[in-house]
Amino acid sequence: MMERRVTLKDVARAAGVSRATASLVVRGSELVAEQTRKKVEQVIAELDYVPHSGAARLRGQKSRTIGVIIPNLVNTFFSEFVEGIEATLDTTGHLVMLASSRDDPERQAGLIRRLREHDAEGLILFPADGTPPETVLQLARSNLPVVQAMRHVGKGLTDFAGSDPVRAVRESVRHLSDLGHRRIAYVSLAGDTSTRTERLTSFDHHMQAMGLENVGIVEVPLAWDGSPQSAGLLLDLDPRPTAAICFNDILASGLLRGLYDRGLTPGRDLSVVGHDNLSFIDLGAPPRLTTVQVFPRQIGMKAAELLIRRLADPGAAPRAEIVPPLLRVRETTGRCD
Amino acid sequence: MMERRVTLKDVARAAGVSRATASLVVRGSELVAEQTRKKVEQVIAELDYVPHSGAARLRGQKSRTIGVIIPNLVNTFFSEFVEGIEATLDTTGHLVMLASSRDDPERQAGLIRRLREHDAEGLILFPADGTPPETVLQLARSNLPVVQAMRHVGKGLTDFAGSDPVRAVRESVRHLSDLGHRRIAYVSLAGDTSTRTERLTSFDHHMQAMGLENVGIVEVPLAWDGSPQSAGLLLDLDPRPTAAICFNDILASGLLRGLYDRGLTPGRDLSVVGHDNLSFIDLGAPPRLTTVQVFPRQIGMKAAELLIRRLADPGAAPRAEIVPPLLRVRETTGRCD
DNA sequence: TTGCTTGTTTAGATCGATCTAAATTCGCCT
DNA sequence: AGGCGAATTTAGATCGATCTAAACAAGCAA
Repeated sequence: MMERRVTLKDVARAAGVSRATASLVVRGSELVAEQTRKKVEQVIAELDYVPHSGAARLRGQKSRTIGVIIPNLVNTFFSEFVEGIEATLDTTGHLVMLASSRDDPERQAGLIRRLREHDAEGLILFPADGTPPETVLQLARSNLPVVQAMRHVGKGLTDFAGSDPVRAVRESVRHLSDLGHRRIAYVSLAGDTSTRTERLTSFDHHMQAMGLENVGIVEVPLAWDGSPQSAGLLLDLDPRPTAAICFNDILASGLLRGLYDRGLTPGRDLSVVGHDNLSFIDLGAPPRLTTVQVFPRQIGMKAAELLIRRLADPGAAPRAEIVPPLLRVRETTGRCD
Repeated sequence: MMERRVTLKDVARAAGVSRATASLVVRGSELVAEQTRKKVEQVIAELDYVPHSGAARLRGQKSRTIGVIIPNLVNTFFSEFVEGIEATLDTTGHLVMLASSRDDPERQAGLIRRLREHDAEGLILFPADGTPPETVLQLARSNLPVVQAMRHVGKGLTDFAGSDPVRAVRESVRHLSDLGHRRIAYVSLAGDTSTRTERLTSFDHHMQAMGLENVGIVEVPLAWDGSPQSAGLLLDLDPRPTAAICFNDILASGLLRGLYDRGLTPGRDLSVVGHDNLSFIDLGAPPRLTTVQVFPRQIGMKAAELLIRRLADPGAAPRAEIVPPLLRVRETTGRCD
């Protein structure tokens, strides 16, 4: 029934050489004679031999595998990030083990454990909402090379690749200020992440610095269909904002939808700024969303590069790579009179 | 420098028991006395012992790992699909190794090999554009449980989970026909996939069956920014179509954009039907896209279920699970007079 | 006491590939 | 022929966890 796995011994026997020689051929060593190599390679193909990586690892071989943990995959922001990682790690022959923490720190801890069991050489961690510092501390102690991305816990403990939330918010606020807006609200996700904290703090800070009025934070759940409700919440604020900055493009698009449902026009009745510059906002019906581009793919690549660097030099001091965000002014923001 | 890995032997020594007993504790066996278990578990926590899955696999243990290969991650269609897989496999404690073939069959072959080395218990394959039948034949021979999803190569050779392209096209055509459209074009992606072939064949078939005029196939590359050009191509067709069915929502949204850029209105000047029902089309400015919902998440779950079933019963006859697509009539299709 | 459960623990072999150190073959020179 | 170095090949130990079969301990009945 369940036929036995083809092992190196089988290959060796069939090719009339020793296991050691067969092993050398598999690993492409120079030491073996051309003729022998040919013979062995032929047998490998015939028997459909597949090396047992577990056995190899037992002798100290690398697993050529990197763990990647992300909170979820709901929008292309995450998938572009993962794509960037995958593309870069591919150049060094690493395979990605992708797992989703669903923004649950406990689940995340379990995933980390399993990735370690599978001998992942390193980990790229997009920390779950509410990740406790201990998780990162323990990782730092465990000798497993770790790069945090996008969000961070325990700043400076590990390498980090991300965007610049302060700058993103500053540019958004300044843009609205330049257009004459004075009362601005922020539409955020609920949760406890460094990104959220930094952006809200930064929002408040820049609003004050520019002498504008922060008329409130509106919170909505991260779900494609829940975001239009933000329109109602914003319009109920007192004083009523003339512009809103959104945590991401999904929330912003939802807000646009909510405005249209109420017969209002974005950019005229309420200016809207998004965040992320997801690909889809360039398509469909106008108006195009004014938003902050954050280059998740590049950040993924940076994260992978940091990890590769760290694998080569585990002792190096933690480094942070920031990909500066870029405001893309389009059609959902307009003058306020 | 590079301190040695903590092994079961270390745990055993520190806890004053044998390796065998320690192993039993790790695996949660009933055989060990409460007191001993406590002691060992404590030591495990203290030493931060992480089992070496490679060594375990050597003794015939399962890897609790499933390989998933997809063509890319460009849109949420793929990520929702992966999410469905991940959520279902999570219930059986399986970890996903995700790799992107980038629609390159050779790269895909390499990925399959690597997943086999890592002892993946099974594979969910969303075959790359142009995957040769040999790839699937070899997989079928190799004893590795495989489920193909969305697209398929070598029909009936493996389990399959997907949508129903014929039905999707039929409903789209019928809907347009009901609205009085007679000249319809199809906007497709270039490439060589079962999905594409089935949809184009089906389009032609149903157009004839309903006595309508297939005015042509327009092809565009799969890229977020390339799709608006389809508008120009469609308007140049002779005779000029009054409606277009698109391969997916990205192409459809691009087409909408192209129409607006030319001052035309979807649903009036040209009716547009999409495919996939990506989440974002419910957001942003109206009109909402009329499209065919295909439930990638459910398909992912079905695929994972098929795989789980096959792991339990490797000898079972290949099965196909079809999640019926659903036409969502919204605002980009209108009467034709 | 001895014998027999039942419950708990363990020594030792084993999985498949790799590595070291040593053996073997080959070509070529004296 | 014999000897030498280079090129190839190989026997055997080894990695860490698991499994088998057997040992051991404690409790109880006869």
